Amino acid sequence: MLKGYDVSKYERPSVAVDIILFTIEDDQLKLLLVRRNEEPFKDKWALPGGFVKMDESLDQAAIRELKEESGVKDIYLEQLYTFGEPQRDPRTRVISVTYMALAAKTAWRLRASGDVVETGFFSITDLPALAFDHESIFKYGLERLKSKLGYSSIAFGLLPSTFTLSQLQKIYEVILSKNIDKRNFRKKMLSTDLLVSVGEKLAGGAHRPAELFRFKKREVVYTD
Amino acid sequence: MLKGYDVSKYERPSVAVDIILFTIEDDQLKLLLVRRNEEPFKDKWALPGGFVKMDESLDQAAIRELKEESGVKDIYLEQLYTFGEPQRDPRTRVISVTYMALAAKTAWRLRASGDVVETGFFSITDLPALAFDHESIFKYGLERLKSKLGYSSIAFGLLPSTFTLSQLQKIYEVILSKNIDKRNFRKKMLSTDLLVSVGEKLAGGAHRPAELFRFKKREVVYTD
DNA sequence: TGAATAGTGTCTTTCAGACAATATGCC
DNA sequence: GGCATATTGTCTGAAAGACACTATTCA
Repeated sequence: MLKGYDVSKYERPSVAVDIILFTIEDDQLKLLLVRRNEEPFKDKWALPGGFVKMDESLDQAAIRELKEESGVKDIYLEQLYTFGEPQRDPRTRVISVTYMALAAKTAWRLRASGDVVETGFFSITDLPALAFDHESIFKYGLERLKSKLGYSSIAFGLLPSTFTLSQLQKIYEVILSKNIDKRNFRKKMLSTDLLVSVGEKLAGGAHRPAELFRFKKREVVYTD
Repeated sequence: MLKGYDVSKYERPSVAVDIILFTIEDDQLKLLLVRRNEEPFKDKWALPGGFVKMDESLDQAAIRELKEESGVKDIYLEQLYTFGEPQRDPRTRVISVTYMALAAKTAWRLRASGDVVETGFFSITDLPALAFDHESIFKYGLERLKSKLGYSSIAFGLLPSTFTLSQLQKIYEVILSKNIDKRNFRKKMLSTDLLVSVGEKLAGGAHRPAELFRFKKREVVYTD
């Protein structure tokens, strides 16, 4: 509820969005980071993000920041949590609305742009020290991802439009850091009615080719 | 990630907190509202809330606002979601970090204070028209509450420190809008190891008195 | 003793998890 | 034929859900 309000009367914090972008590559869960070239935390790695403009929504700000630092294709985007400790940024009061984004590795082509000189994907088991409170934000996002694997179809955001059941299972195994029984996994997945066979096989290996599936209703928030 | 930054360089939005405070009274789920006495939406009912001060955290802002409009005792508080559509407030850009609070009815003593002239609890089945996008915020909070009933001990936030199993069951029934089998409910609750008998009975009615329990680990975020 | 709520057990169905052998394509 | 991955079913234990009667207190 907003009480009597004079736009010029109060000091206001800055509002930023910061994004946890996860992808899967080489059977590992990876996180997109950018290297800062300004103080504070100059030369440190940080989450991609930036300030929210006055005429854009929070979701739009997150999408814009992702676009600036990567070639966006299909992406799943979900607001995570808002971090607002008064001292989390040493320069001034900055409140950060954080997002989790998921994408297949093929959907991305990194590009340095604007103030960012270097970007890269890092395995979550081997992250560098992060600027600000970005370590906390990452941990929060990872917990959310693990938790949502169990009761949602969020995992599909990490796969290309067609995929095999083995690829899908690998996503679960990597994120949850545990092995899953193949028969039980397939039984459960096929019983959900979320998958449709595309009637093709994925050939290529020196072994039996696997059936390709696609996800019935893909939760894509933004398509470029 | 914050790029090169000059505090005075950018226009900044205002940041507010708005709070969904639920309580149970007369076997109904009720919501705390305050009546606005300023434009816009003068005389309309709205969620309690206000602007975040520069030196307080978001949680602290939510607690402060609740204190201003009620006699706080024990309260459960959880951040919900951040609403930031550019036009959600007609005066200026306001980003609202929303919270859900739960409390037993006994924990509250409403008081008009500051800019608020009138406060009241409304049954969620009979809400007045709400100011701004507060209807959306309410719906979001209600869904979160319903969802968390199933896998967390959040319901205890709505009860006094000791309670009967029938009272606890009523909470579930009211929030989920459905009847629950008494035997199954008690079986499940007692199997969770969350409850401790306090060894007393609740007398008073013209019927068999019920055993009183307390919650083993109470999730209270703020105690006055 | 009647009214009102407290308290209690069994059966069935469903879901999760353990567990191993055969099928297919490529070289 | 050998290698590598794909594909498939049964059993068991746990949890959820359907279902009805007895117990206790007070007026």
